[in-house]
Amino acid sequence: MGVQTIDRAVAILHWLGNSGEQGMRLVELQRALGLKRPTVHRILSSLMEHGLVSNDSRTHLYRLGWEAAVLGWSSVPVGFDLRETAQGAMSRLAEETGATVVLCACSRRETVCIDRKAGSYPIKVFTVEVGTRRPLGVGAGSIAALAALPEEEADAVIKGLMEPLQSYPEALRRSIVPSVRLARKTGFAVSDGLVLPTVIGVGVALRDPRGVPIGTLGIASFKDSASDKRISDYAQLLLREQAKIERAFRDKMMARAKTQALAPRPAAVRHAAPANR
Amino acid sequence: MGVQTIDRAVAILHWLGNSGEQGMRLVELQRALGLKRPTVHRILSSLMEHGLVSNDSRTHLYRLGWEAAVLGWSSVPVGFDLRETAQGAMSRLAEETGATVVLCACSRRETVCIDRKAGSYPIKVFTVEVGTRRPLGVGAGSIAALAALPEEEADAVIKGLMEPLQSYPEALRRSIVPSVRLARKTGFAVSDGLVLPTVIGVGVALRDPRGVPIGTLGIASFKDSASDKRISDYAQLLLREQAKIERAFRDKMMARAKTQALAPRPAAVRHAAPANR
DNA sequence: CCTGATCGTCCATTATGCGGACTGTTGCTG
DNA sequence: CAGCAACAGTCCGCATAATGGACGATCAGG
Repeated sequence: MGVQTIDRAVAILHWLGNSGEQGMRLVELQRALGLKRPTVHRILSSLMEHGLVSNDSRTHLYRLGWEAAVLGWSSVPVGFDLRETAQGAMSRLAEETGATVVLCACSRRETVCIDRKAGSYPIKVFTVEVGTRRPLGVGAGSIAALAALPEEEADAVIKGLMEPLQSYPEALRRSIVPSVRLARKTGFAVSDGLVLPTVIGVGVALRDPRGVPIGTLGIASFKDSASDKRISDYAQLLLREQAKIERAFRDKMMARAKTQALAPRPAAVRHAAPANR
Repeated sequence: MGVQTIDRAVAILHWLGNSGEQGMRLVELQRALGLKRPTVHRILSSLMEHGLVSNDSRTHLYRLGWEAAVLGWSSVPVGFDLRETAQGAMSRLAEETGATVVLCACSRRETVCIDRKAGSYPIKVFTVEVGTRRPLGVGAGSIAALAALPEEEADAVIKGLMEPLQSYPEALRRSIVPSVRLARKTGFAVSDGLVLPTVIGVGVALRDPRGVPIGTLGIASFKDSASDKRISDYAQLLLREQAKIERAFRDKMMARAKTQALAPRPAAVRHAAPANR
């Protein structure tokens, strides 16, 4: 259906994003993708030529390259800048709770961690790095995102999720449906030790002006005797920030609609720019 | 040399980034790339499946998609977040000067506008949109970036630049070498009406801790009787912010070096993540 | 200095992507 | 509103571009 080479290249970019600063070796990628080594190597080389992938020549580790970031930045006006918009919220939450705040973007049937801020509390909970991809359903924010989908769509997604969730514990899988149901009522989700034992997560979905979940905001903290009490506090704070962020999106969209108004359909050749091949 | 399909896909992504919110039609892309329509269409479809490209079904305009932004965000820890780091600088400059502040990232032999802030001055100078790609040499910041390269390398780059600069005025091309020479002395560059008549730009390069230029910061304003005087004021402000930003990069790098220290070479299989294909 | 792991390259084979030709759609014009 | 022009999208036979088996290079550890 798609173009084979592009499918493979994108898969590589996803894996490399997921590996973050750590990076990945050629064989790891090879095994992850189930392709022959020369194939992976050739695609990597091509991506490197374009700067989308970089390679530490000492360790032979492959990572996402500078051009991946540039591409993202240059696409930001098209979507909205989730990362920038959530900056304030993340600082406030980290400050007020002392816990770890995590911002993820929804990417198809996965969430990708795109920012993280640690509060002052001495025990830091770093369950995910920036770049980490996890299937929907893993983590509190993820559950909240599912709950933000229209019920039918959510059911369909959950059904398709069972396979990628194979590598996660049975308990997590079984908890998804009830958790989502609960989250639909309360507006937030809780993950109590399901992803990592003794870690509690609370999360909300971030929706664009049409109501479609585009990201998640979550707080992760260590489980102790007082954590049950904290959950509802965290949830209140998250809901407050969720409202602020979603309002910011709405405002941005309004501002844009004004300038664009009835966008005329184009007709002729315009710019004469990129020096690209 | 590269993989044909990837080269083409990346070229498409660059063109679409360059077209910004406006977007591009299939035929435009076709002509820009010099490929047959079915080929462009097939690659676009594949990129759309991955969410890297979106298509307004009403107008048939193609734009960069949400996943392009996600990819960028998830790669940010690897490079540094130029956009976020420069936020403060941009606000201050827009505030203090009232003019338009432009932030670009260096992308091979081009610069890409990644952020823009308009000051309060009623005549807004919007020469570039976020996403716009221009060859190095076009714009003040661009000249400053060339000046930040080692002299030999700059010469080589400038030589290779003459072809992509074909579509720009003769005067601009002839001014590059002397402008760069001057910028090497003063630390900033000026573009007086070369890109767009009656628009003056002042710019500085933003260098990573190794001294390599990774971006540019510039101020664009309307040319009037007082603009000659303003240039040096703008330059001072830009140099101040340049220092702040580059210091921030150094600090981030130091902080990172501590946590990583002697990064051990990896050995075994690690995560079992992406649900990709 | 050998062993076992990985990285990178070559090149014959063939699957994969290419693009000419056709169909469907939209919007203008007489 | 028929007729035209310009564009979007699809099909399928052909040939080119990507594939992957095999080889050599490099490096860490014993």
